[in-house]
Amino acid sequence: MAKAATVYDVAERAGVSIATVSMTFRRPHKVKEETRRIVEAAAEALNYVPSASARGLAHGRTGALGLYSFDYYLPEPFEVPVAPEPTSAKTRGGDVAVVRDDDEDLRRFPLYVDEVQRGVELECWQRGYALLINGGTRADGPTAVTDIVGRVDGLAVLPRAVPDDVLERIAQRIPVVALSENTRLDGPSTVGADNRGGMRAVTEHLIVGHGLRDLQFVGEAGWFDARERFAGFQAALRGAGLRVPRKPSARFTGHPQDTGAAVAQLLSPGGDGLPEAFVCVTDDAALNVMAALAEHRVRVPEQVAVTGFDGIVAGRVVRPSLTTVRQPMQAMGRAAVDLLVDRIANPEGPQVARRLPVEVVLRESCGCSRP
Amino acid sequence: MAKAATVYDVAERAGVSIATVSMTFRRPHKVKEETRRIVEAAAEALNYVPSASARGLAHGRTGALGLYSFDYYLPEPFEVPVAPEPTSAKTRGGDVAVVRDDDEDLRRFPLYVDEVQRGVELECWQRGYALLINGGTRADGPTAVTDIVGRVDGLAVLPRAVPDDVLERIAQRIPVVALSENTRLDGPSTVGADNRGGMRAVTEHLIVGHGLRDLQFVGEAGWFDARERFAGFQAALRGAGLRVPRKPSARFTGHPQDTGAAVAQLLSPGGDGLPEAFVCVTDDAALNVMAALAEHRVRVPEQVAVTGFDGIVAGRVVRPSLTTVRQPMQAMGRAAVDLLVDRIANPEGPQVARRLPVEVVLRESCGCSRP
DNA sequence: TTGAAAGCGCTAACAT
DNA sequence: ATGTTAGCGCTTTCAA
Repeated sequence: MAKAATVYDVAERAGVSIATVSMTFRRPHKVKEETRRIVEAAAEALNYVPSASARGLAHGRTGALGLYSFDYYLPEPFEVPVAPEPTSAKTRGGDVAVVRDDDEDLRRFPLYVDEVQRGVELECWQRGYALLINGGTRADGPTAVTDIVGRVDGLAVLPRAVPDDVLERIAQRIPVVALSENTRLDGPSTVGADNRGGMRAVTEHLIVGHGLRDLQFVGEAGWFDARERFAGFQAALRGAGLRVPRKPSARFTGHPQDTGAAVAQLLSPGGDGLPEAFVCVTDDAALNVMAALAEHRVRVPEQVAVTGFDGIVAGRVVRPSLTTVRQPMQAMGRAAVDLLVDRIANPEGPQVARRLPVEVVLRESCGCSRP
Repeated sequence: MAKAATVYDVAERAGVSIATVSMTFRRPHKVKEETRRIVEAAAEALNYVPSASARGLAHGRTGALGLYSFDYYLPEPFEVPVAPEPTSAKTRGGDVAVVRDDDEDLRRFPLYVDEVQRGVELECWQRGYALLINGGTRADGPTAVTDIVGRVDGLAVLPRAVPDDVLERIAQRIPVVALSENTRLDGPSTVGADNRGGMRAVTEHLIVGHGLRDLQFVGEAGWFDARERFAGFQAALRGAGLRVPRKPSARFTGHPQDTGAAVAQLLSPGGDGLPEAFVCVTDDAALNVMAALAEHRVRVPEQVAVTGFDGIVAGRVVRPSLTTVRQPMQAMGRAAVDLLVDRIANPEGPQVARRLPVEVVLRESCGCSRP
């Protein structure tokens, strides 16, 4: 790897000062045509690429935006499979394994994060920002997020990736957008969806559309948006004159670890029996519930209805397909970048809260037959 | 936005020199316990975050890796939908649109790029590198890629995103890994799959397993891996004593734009009629072919078989499900990072070519019934 | 239109 | 164990 050329090298070769080289790249039209060509030729010859570090330091901006999440996957220890032999033209087909379909699981579908990320990517590229993507394990603590903060001009943060107080601290330093409806945050702008209205609507669908009355909420209310969703659930029950729980049941978290046990308990001899519907805080939770039910041979929606929240692709593909509330995930990603860019241009601008509409998507799992 | 604190501010507040502050963060154990606490307290109080630009400039490394692709999506002009009204607890469900399922298309599934990207992300995080993701439109030319080169210590490049000569130039400056089997590149290391063997195996499956003899290759051979795949296709035909085309038909590119017309031509009164199988260079091309066939009411696999290459999720979900050759995409992403990190540690290291095995996945579209 | 020079915030010798 | 200091490569006044 040859030592990288710098402005000095280019300047020397072109017979100009470093200021002129810099000018040639930053404001080409402010440089005499001929000089420009000479400098460009020198740069080309030296394979010159400006250092973003130096640029960022001098200019006070990195030109990059960040997206922070945490990894939902527990990455297994990594091992690269290696082709047994170099394959030549003579290779018999037999060297290649042949399988009869495959066991990819639903985890490989784009999740909420992926779809938001797509929106962020597109908008960043369109606006000429580089995008830094970072995710920490929970175990990393705030260190991981600090690292990225030092690298970017603005940061979008996915829900539950960073504690609120840390988020507020960061917001004192650079523009931050939280992908959450949590307007109580002091500092970060927010891009959220209509959690409450959406959950209320889908719950009312179960009550009014399917005549169900015994509904079990699934999910913890440990984060703002989840609380809003639970509030929407409550509102629907209240509106229908049904008994309203004060908080989510501790037993039904929607986590893969304990959903199986929770379902087993319901079905056990001394158990409470199935409710008429599981109203889940996320699609992910709903898929976990459906998996647990399937294990116990409980039929959805015949024996119990299930609904989710988010609108991830897996919910459309699973059988029965999942009735849910869809957030405009990609648009939310784009909106986040939008706010960030505005705020960077005007650092004293107001903290804004943008809320995008949701949509109830009726599929099979609530009892609506396949369209 | 308060002006960001620097080492100088922290040093002053802690009553130490800037070197000590730096040391405290870089090599904490080299600093006296007490001093460390004082410095950390000062940093905390000032909400100090080290500037990656300054650090990168001083240290000569950015601590970031890059992934370069181009956008396969043509991003429509962006418009953020806005919730009509702030939704309060009183909102009726009627404010939320209710739809009967939805028309998400296959684009929303993770494509080849997405799966590779996932691997790159996981590996970067695990190794403590920040990840810069950048994609240019074709129209951007080499500018977009130059920008990212100045920002990272190493760059992974997806197939077809950057012309070979540009790739080689970049490789003179920083470690580069091309996600391609193209070992002719001078400079970049490569992470590829067994394109030739895989395509030969799936083609042989059609010939031997299903007794087909009239096979039509779909796809352009404008990139290295595609040429390898075509060569595998040829090898299979040759091995079976069938007539071997010298190059891919110009008519069957697999692009959405002209696949419809190509199929229409075959079916037209004076047309050539259908082959027994379409052997496609990518899953994407195969999905386009299947869509075109469906439009003309041609049944797959009854009237014609179709196969793909890559193993994207959409191929598993589409009906009929797609027989294909699966590349270990996530592993390839991880391997790319692996090579990059090695090369950064040892810049004079050799250019390496890693090839991962592929797997033929039999599904419905070749005529194998559902397992 | 171009050049000289002063930083930007940090790291890493080297000195103490 | 800590402080002094010289850059790292670039941008940006300010002069010429």
